[in-house]
Amino acid sequence: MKHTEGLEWAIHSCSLLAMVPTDFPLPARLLAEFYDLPEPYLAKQMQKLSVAGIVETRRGPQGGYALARQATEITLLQIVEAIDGAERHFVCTEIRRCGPTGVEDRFYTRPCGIARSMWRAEAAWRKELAAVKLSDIQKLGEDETPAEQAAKAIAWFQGKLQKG
Amino acid sequence: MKHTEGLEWAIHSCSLLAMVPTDFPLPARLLAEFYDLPEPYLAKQMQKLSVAGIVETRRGPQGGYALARQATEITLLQIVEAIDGAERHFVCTEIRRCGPTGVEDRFYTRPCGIARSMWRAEAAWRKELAAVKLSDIQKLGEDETPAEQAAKAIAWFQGKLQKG
DNA sequence: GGGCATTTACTCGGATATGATGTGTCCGAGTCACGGGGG
DNA sequence: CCCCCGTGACTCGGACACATCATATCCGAGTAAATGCCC
Repeated sequence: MKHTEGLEWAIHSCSLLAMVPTDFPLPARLLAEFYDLPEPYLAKQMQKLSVAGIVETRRGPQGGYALARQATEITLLQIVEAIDGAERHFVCTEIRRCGPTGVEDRFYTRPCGIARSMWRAEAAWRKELAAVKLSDIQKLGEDETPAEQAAKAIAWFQGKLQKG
Repeated sequence: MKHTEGLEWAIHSCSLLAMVPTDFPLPARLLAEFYDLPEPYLAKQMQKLSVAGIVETRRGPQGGYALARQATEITLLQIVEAIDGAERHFVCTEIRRCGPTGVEDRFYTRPCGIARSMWRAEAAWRKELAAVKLSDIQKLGEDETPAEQAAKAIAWFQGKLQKG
């Protein structure tokens, strides 16, 4: 029970994409270099975000990734589910039906109480994540780091793109 | 991001242990046979519960596992953390400090906003699980299955133990 | 000089190895119950 | 007949293979820009 490490990278990358204009795509190569991450694996995470419709891709020179919609329209839950999957964490294999006390399937109309309890907790978790928008993440980031950091980051990307 | 399968077995086993008197230990062999599960692996889960202090063990003939305290004093969260671990699901490696915009460590006094958001969701999840007691699970189980099921299960265990 | 076809370089996307963790299994340590012998 | 000791069977506990998934990587498909050529 642990989130994949790529999830952290994906969220940070989305936060970076939210800083730059939508028509200013960032290639995976630069994102990886910015955070000092293995580039091909980060690209795989971005690919998942692309499949989920969170980011748009643009191929060829001056291409890269850009947010598919405004940062206010992207929730943390959407990013997490894009990377780690949207299926339930707790799977109920209905083992209560096995064993000497199991009865016919038609008697089990509702999921078992254990699964319901686990799923209720998951619902609370999802609700919290769905309440956080990417724009909120960005605002938190601005509060905790010097203000000129964002401008410095954008300048770094622009310099890298023009030089190449 | 998925719970281990052994978690389901552990919760169901605890629910079974809550049905029988505390001085009526159930061996892992019978628990596995009851649910038709691989016995050694279920034993590993029970071992984790034992380390966590949720169940007591009794060796030798007529031995087995029994709840270490009343079902009203055991929460679902305790069981889940005993099996899947109590550490946080989302780990923050502080990649914000890397890259060209990173500054000295002393400027980062608080965890980054991404980690805080993820952890807040986890806290909501834990809160829900902590609110569910093993006795609640048991009551849910009684509501959804015929009343005589519990008695049948206990009779099955008693028969198995006397026969052996 | 302007427009167009070609080339080129750069990007993403899926197929492919490797390592860690969950899954499944086995054998030894410990303990209680039973049975036999002695008092 | 009762008590004690030795034996045995049954239990848990930790050490040991295997499978699956996350991690890390590579090469081909696609595209926009730049270039050179023709008009």
